Amino acid sequence: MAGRKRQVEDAPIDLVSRIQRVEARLSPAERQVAAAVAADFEAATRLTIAELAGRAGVSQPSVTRFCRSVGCSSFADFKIRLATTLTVAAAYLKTDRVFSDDIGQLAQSVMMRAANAVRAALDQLDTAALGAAIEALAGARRIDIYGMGGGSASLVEDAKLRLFRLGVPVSAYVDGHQARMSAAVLQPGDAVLAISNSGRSRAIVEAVQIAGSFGAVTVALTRPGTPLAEAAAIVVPMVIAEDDNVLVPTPSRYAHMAVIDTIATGVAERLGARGREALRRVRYTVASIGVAIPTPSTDPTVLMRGRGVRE
Amino acid sequence: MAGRKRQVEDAPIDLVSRIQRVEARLSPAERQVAAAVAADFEAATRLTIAELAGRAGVSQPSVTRFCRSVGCSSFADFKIRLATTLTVAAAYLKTDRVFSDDIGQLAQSVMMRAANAVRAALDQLDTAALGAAIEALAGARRIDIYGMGGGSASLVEDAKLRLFRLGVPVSAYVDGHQARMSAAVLQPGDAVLAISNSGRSRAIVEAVQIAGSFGAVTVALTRPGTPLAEAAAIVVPMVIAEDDNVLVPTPSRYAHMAVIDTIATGVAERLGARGREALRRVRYTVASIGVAIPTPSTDPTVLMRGRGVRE
DNA sequence: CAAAATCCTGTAATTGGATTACAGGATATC
DNA sequence: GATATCCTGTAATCCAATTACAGGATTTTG
Repeated sequence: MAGRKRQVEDAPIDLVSRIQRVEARLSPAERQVAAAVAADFEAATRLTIAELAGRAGVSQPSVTRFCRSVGCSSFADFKIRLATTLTVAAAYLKTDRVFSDDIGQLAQSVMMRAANAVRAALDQLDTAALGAAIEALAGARRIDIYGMGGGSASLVEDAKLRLFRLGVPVSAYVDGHQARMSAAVLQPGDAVLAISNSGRSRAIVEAVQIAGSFGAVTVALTRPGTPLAEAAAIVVPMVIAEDDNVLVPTPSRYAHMAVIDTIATGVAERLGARGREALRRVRYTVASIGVAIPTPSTDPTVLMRGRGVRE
Repeated sequence: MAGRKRQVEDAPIDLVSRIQRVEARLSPAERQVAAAVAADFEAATRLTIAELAGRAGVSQPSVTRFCRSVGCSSFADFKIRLATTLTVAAAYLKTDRVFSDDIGQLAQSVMMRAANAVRAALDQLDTAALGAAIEALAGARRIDIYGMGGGSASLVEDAKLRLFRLGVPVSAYVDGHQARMSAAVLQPGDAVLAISNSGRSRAIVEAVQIAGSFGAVTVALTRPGTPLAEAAAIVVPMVIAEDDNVLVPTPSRYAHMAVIDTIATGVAERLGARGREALRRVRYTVASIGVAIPTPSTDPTVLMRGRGVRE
C-alpha cells in the first residue's frame, strides 16, 4: 500500500467540508462518487459499496479510491465519519430559510463562507499541536500575544480578552517594536502566542525568536512552512485561503477566532475546577442544542437525538 | 409465556440509552458485550466483530445477537447508530474523562457553536433593515463606529478595517467619552454604526443620540427593544444568547462579525464597479464550495445558488 | 507529429468480516 | 430426576470490500 499518487491526508473531523475541499483534486470517477454522496448524504451512510457505485455510475473500486482520497482508511471508515459529520452538521448548520432578495443572498453567501471557514479549520485541525499549545499557555506565568497587519489586530485583541478573562496575565501587541521590546523581557515560564495567517511578518517572527531566546515558550497560529512556523516552538497549522482582493472579507478570521476560542476553552479547563465547570456548561449547551432538533420519536426517555427518522 | 422471549424493538435513535434500558433483559453473554461496548464507546465504532468479541470474551455470534437485541438490524447498523449517538451524546458519556484527552471533541464543540451562531444570525436576519443599513453607510461621507465593552472592542476594530479598506473615511471608538466627542462633530451626510449585543451601554446610546441630533444617520447592530435600538434610526436586529459565564467564549461575536462582513460587502457593491466585481467573486466562490449542508430535505436549492456544474 | 509514459478505471480474483445453521450444555421447571 | 427451553460456542457459508491487474485514454516529450 506504499506510494500512492495522492497522499492520504489525516482523518478528517468534518468529512463534508473535506470532500468539498479536495473535490477539485479528485479524478472524474471519484468526483462522480462525490456527487452521488452529496446528492444524499444521509443515504450514503447506509449504502453498500455496490449500491453507491451504482448510483454514481462507477465501479466499486472507484468508491474505495474515493474514500481514500478524502482521507478515510476504508469505506467502513468513511461511513462512520460521514454519519458523525452529518449528525453534527444537522444540529448546527441547518437553515431552512430561502432568500429571494439580493441582500438575503448576499448575506447567505458571506455567512456560509464564514461557516465554511470554521468547518475548514475544524477539518484540518492538528489536535496534537493544539493540545500542546493549550498545555503551554495554561502553564505560563504570563502570556504575550503578537499579531500584525490589519486582519490580525482585532484577533489579537480578542485573544487577549479571552485569556484575560481566565485570569491569566496577558499582554497584546500589534506593533512590531512594542512586541520585540516585550519579548525581550520575557523569561522561562512565560509564553508567547503569535497569530498571523501569512506567517511572513518580519516583526512577529523576530519577536518570537527573541522570546524564544529568552526562554519563553512560543506558540504560533499560522500557515505551516512559513518563517513564523519555523520560528515558533509549537505551531498550530492552519491553511485558509486568502482572497487577495481587499474588498472581499476574508473568512480566515473566523477560522482563527474559532481556534483561539478552542485554545482558550482548553486553557480554562486546565486552570482547575472553575474552568472545568465552564467547560461542562459548554458541553451541556451543545448537547441541549441537539435535543432541540425536531424529530419524530417513539421514545420519550431519550435524552438526545441525532437526525430524524432514517429513510 | 406467550410470544417470543425478547421482541426486537424498533430502531433506536439514542443507542446508548437503549442499551442501558434493555441491559437487564440481556443474556449473560450479551451483557458482557454491553460492558465491553460501554468500556469504550468510541472504540466500539471502529472495532470488527472479532475484536469486539475478543474484548467481551464471547463468541462472534453473541455480538451479532447483542446488536439485534438492542434494536439494530446488523452489526454495521449498530456501528453507524452508535457513532451517531456518540456525536450528540459525547458530553454526557465522557463526563468522567478529562476532556482535553480529546482535543478534537473540544474543538468540535467550540467551533460548531461558532458556526451555529452564524447560522442563527442568518436565520433571523432582517434583510430589509440590512439593506437600509448598507444604503446609509454606502452613502455616508464619513463613518463613526461605536462599540463598548470587552467583547465589542475587537468587533469594532474589525468593522473599521473592513470599511477602511473600501476607501471610506472611518473612525472607531470603544471609549464612551471619545465616542460622544466624535458624535458631536458629525454632520448631515455622515453615518454612525453602533455595535452592542446588550444594547444597554449608556455611553453608546448617548453617542448615537448625539450623532442623530447633529444630522448623522445612525445604524445599530443590536438586540431589538433595547435603548440602543430605540435611539438608532436604522436597526439591524440580532438576538444571540449570551452566556454570562465569562469563561465560556460567546459565539455572538461570530454572528456580529458575519453581519458586519455582509454590510461591508454590500457597501462595496454600492461603491461601484470594483465593488461589484468583488462581490461577484464572493458569490462564485460560495457557489463552488457551497454545497455545504447535508439536510434531510431533498431540495438542494435551499442553500445554494448555482451549484449547477454537477451532473 | 509520433512515441512513450503516466494516470485513470473497470474486470476479476481474493480476502476476510459478518451472519446463519447447528449442536452441545446449562438451567430451570415439573 | 427427567424434560423442555434457552444460551452459547463452533463451524460453515455468504457476501461485502479490497487488491491485483490490464486495457484504454490522456498528456508529455523528443
